Amino acid sequence: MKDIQKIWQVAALIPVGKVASYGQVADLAGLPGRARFTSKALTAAPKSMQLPWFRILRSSGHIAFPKSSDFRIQQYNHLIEEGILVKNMRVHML
DNA sequence: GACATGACCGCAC
DNA sequence: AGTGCGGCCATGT
Repeated sequence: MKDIQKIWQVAALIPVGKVASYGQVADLAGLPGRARFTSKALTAAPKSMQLPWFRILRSSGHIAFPKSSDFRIQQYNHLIEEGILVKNMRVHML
């Protein structure tokens, strides 16, 4: 099985209402120290897979996307719906 | 093949 | 709370 598929597999297991960090996902997938690969894997993941990409944050608990990014807003909204408290709430305020 | 880039991480200051 | 640095490595130029 390819590494990228391991990432997808692990990411898909994140339960509703919970989050994981990129490094954590990589770790569980048996790829320690390869957080960057997690981000690539998520980007490359087919939409049809419906991976909970929004449940993956930085180790700091912040959203990884830059300000003013549409994805950032989307991710924030998803997390709110699941009752997850995100650190960078400012996005929501505007 | 060298170099830059990125949805990252942890540590040091 | 920022910033910088070294580590990580797939991709693109």
